[in-house]
Amino acid sequence: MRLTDYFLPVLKETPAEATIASHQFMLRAGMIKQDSAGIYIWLPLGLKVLRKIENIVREEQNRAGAIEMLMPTIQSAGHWKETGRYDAYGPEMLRITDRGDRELLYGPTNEDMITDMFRSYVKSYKDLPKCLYHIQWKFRDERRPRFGVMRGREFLMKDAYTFDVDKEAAVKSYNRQFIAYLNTYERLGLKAVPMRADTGPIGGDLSHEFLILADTGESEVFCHKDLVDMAAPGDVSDGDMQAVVDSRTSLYAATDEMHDADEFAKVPADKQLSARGIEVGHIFYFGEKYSEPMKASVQTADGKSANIHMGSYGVGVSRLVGGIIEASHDENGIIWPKAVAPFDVGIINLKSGDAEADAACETLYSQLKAAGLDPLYDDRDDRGGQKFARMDLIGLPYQIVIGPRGLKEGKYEVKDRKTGEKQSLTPEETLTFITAQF
RNA sequence: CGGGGCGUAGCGCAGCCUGGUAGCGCACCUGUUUUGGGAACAGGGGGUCGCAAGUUCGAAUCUUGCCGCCCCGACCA
Repeated sequence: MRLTDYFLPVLKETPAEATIASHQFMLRAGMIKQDSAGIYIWLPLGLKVLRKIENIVREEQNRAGAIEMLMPTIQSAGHWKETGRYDAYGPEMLRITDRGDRELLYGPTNEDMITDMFRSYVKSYKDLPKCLYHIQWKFRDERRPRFGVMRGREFLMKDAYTFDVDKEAAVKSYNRQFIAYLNTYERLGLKAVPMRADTGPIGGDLSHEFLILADTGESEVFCHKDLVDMAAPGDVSDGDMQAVVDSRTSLYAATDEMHDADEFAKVPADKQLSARGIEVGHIFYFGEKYSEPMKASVQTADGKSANIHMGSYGVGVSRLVGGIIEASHDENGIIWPKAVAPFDVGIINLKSGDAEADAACETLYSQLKAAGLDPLYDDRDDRGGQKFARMDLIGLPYQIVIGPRGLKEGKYEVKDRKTGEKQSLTPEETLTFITAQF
């Protein structure tokens, strides 16, 4: 993409409403614009990142055997009345009526709807287990939306639902999602730690939150240091799943609300880690909580009827955009992990209009695209300093600086955004180096 | 929802106390000189001062009501 063709409204100054790094940088880098409290317009650069994260989440769900579908944002109150949640959910649920005064709501989650859908088709244990998911916008009328996309009222969530014949099978489904989450966060360049969690209004007796460590996190967390550095498990056979899950859950990890100081004290002192965390995922096994009131059951092999055992599994996709920035930035701007960067590499033309500089940039730009990369070419007629500052702000993993000074030597400057390391390379070396990074 | 704060140009702010018809920096447009880490000079465009009532000869400024937004706390992806 040529910058002169793109829509990238960057701000030099930080809007007063933003108080944390991710919110400030998302506004300044032209990723989002607030429309009203907790509701944001996703501008082109922000949407690119959102989509990349969404796709990684999707790929890992698919890899774990989950099947994608799509449920609507607007739901009928009927299913919620059936489970009793229409009253239980409270003012966080946005309730609306249609022209016929029928009660509708903007979905804050989808257990009720999917249970209704599932029960109407599935009648036999032979059709289980199943895991269905969708990635859809949610609305929760938060008391206090804040921190940009970290706690919006409208947000994009991946929510998966598992259906099993009994608890033993449901725990397997739970473990499979647990492992998928570890793999997902690793691909996003994040260190996420699973922590035993309260089940809250969704209900159930087995639940974990996944938190990434960041100073600005809303939760205080206590955990065994080894959890932070564990590599993601990758593909795990059915037989090994429980061991992988146990390897995490056997180490101490809790948010402040579940924290047990006495248990934490048993962790070796040099392994005790207390920090701030951002919740980026939450998984639940809740058994028959919805299948019971909604009579979602199957016939078992012995001809009896059994309520389906269910679980639900959420990832805050839009929150992750902010979460990744919180975990990866410096004073100059965002530092995107390669997997989610809006563009792979930036080309800075230090002298737009200069025939030689233009030609060199154009050639490299074409070559990078031909190599399958997604470069952003700053072809604007701005001064160098401005281009450097803007490129640092939007945080592409690599910057290639091309200007008269380097061209005299036949060299480009290649900068690693994360380390700040600069190297002087020939055009051929530049192409080889950059393509080797992806 | 309790407590606090704020609404003046796209962004950051001053002006309000003590009423006289709106200003600064950045951004934007034109020109000139510039160009390797957010250039300089000159000229220029852009505002029903959140909305509505009221007080007054006169309201950004005083009064009342409403709306919106942010921050701190209790809850959530």
